[in-house]
Amino acid sequence: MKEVESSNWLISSSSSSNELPNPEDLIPLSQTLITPDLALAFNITNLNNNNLNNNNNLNHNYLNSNNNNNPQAVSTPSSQPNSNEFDSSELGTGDNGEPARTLKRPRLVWTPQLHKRFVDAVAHLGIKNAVPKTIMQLMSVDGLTRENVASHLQKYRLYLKRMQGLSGSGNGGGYGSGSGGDSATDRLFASSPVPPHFLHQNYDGLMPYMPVAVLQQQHQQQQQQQQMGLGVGVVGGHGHGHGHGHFNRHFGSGIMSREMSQGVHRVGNPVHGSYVDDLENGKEKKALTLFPVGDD
DNA sequence: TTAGCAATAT
DNA sequence: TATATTGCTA
Repeated sequence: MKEVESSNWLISSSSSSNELPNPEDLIPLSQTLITPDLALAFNITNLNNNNLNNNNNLNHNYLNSNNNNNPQAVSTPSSQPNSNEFDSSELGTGDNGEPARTLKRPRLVWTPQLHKRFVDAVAHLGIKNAVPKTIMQLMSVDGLTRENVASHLQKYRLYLKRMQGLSGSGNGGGYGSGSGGDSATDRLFASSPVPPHFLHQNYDGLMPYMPVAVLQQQHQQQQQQQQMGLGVGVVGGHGHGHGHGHFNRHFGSGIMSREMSQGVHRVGNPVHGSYVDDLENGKEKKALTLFPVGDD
């Protein structure tokens, strides 16, 4: 019903093409994380595949309520860190008028796509500026909190440290590059190419950071090798078999990639956030996932 | 106030 | 196991 106004994904041609945008210039992607409850509220039953083509609507509708095109919407930690996303009144659980901040957010699932976005943000910011808050802002994923990012960043740094320690050069995103520990976490981290300069040099931001264009090339190369098979959205082990076979075809270059061939620059692809509730051992779990919307 | 880290909890 | 939270220091 609602047409997608892609204003969210438009960028007002600030930079011409390959040029590296300033973080300030970046218009956030409209990644949205929605709760199943919200989905219900919007009469959306099949988040998984039904709206593959239309979930922009969903996305947008949801965004309208809080984040239409304001990059800062998600980054107002001082005022209301997260009350905008998961509104208590919608969730019904604790709707006693208590502000949403007291409510528990569902765990965020760091899908390869989301992680990629994270890496892109970090790469773009440079090590020096890549602090949780900034990263969060640059990622501009609705519902993503500074804590989410901080926690992830913490692990990511450990991962990088390990990578530095044992390989030093042979990384670049291949699997199994690590020898000692290749947990699922490692594979997640490996699913996105680690910008080389992360591993070189010291961590003090001496290196400015590679132009994004270069990173993009790497991404494009490496994307091809390690796409599928990463269970986006399936939180438990019970495959809820989501129909997507090809979710992240385009998501690749993420934030920094602009559609240069068009007059309209769309930053990345709209990503549709979705919840998966998963029944595991009789325990209900809800987790937040991201489903990049491939449009092919 | 935020970052970063380790430990701990879920 | 992956992520969140906490407690602490800077």
